[in-house]
Amino acid sequence: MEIKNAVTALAALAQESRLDIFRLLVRAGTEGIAAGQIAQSLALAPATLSFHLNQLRGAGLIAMRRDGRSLIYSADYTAMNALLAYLTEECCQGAPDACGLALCDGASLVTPRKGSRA
Amino acid sequence: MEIKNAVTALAALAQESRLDIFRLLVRAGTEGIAAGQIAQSLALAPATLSFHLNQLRGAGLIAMRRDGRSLIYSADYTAMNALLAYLTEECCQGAPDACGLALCDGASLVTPRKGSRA
DNA sequence: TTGATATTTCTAGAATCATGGAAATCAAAA
DNA sequence: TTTTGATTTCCATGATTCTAGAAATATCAA
Repeated sequence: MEIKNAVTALAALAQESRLDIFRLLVRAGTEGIAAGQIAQSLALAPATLSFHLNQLRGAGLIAMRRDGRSLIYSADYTAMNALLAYLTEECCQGAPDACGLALCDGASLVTPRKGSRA
Repeated sequence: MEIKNAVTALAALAQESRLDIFRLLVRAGTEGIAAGQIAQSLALAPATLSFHLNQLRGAGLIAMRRDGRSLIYSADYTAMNALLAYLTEECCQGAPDACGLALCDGASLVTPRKGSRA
């Protein structure tokens, strides 16, 4: 991941409505949620929601698919993982106990996604 | 963690210079780095660096201590972990294979450790 | 077709943010 | 106590972002 992508992703998440939206989608899983339902869940004006969904999409954090009249949005877990990995890269070098992050013990934060896990 | 804290932290990281600074400190470990050295490493004007360090500090992502004439900055791993945990909370419910994140297997992203104030 | 529903694009003003020069502060050394 | 060094605060300017009304677009149902 390049820094510009990371900044774009972080900026996308650095807004209350968008963070709410993203976390809603993260919880929802790969099935996703229709825009209308998101708007209802979070009490957002349609235009406002659309703007925020676009930001998240532009940042590569969520995906969209159409289902009839509805547009279904879902979290992109691969992108999320890449972002987390970028943030924690080479963390607390020389003092693995310091950070308390699983990653720091030499384990991988992101398990290779071939259906297997470390 | 409350959403406002998360947004503040994400906003702090959503800027190229600040993300560079933070990752530098994450790599550096608990020992930290003096402001002057950061400025030199990243080729930032003193006033600009100071502004960004303040943002990161206000977001609770980094700590500061004085050593002689120098101010030493270091990453706050506890805060970082809290942010990561917030982002991945209850992720991909019902389809643990989908997200590829260690957390999703029921494991904890953050290993509890003594002295942790999260 | 026509009508209803779901969602997006366009737009513009208000609010927030980044940059860096100059001056100020704080700690150490002479 | 004067000077040097490290860093911060102040400030103005330019750039970016958020919000939501109104109009446009896309899909389905009758």
